[in-house]
Amino acid sequence: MKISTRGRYALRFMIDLAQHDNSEYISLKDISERQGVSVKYLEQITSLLSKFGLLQSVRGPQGGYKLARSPDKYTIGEILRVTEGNLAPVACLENTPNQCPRAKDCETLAFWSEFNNLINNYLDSKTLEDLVKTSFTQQNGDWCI
Amino acid sequence: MKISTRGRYALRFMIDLAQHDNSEYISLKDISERQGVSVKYLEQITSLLSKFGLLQSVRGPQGGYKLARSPDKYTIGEILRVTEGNLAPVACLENTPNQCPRAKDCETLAFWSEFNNLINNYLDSKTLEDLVKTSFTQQNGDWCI
DNA sequence: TGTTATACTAGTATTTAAGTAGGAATTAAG
DNA sequence: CTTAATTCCTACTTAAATACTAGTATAACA
Repeated sequence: MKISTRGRYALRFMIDLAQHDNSEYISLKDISERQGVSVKYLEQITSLLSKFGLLQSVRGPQGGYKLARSPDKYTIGEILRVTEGNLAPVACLENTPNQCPRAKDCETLAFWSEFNNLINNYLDSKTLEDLVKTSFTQQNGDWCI
Repeated sequence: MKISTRGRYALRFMIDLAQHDNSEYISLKDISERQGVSVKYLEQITSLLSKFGLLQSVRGPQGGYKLARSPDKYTIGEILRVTEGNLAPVACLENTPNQCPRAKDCETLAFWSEFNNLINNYLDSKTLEDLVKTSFTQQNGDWCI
């Protein structure tokens, strides 16, 4: 019941991009240094994020990544689903209609289903912008009201 | 981000015990047959549940397991925590105060913490009795109102 | 004392997580 | 046009966790 490093690093990567957005592309090298995650591992993560249209990229010198939309247009659920896969807490809820032969009489299905909704609704209610704002408030805590 | 078979089987085991409670001890053999899980694997799960005081057991003929309390006195969170370990979605929230060197400036910590609360509050708001009732309603759906 | 059950310890096969590594393709700058 | 910087793509590796199975010890009852 843990979010893996892929999902956590992806979130931090997206936040980093949002925070350093100045209309130029940002290289993995820069983000790798700031976040303490190897370029090679970040490559795998950005490859997923790019494939699903969450990032824009350019190769070569001065190349790198930038967000494909404004931060308020990404939900955290969307980012995590790309990197973590389906966020259902039990596999049988990943496909609808439910494929499990026990589904009809399963005493736990309704419970897991409600839990699944809770998780996904929460993660889709938060946007990337929410996290970027949080971090600003934290870092300047003694200056902000 | 998945609950493992240990946690899921533990829940089904506890529900089974609650449903077949007639003041006698119920053997793993019976539950194994009903739930389609091997006796040997159930042993591992019940060993955890016993160790943490969630079950009463007796060895020998007519031995087996029974619930240590009434179903409304178990939260689902409690049962899952025994079998799954800490239910925090990220490891850094397992210890308080937070041990992570990045914690002070972590942009995602507040978000994960809120998510952690959501998950644990939900799982602790549901009791074993809730699931037993659900299943009764389902199985007798055309009889119950 | 034999049978039925849990209790305990170990082992194993498979999958997943968390990366590393190497090179190909692309692009900008000199 | 060459070089360097960068992403893109595929494969490999290591460690840990998952999902079990197996064997033996211990307890209780008849």
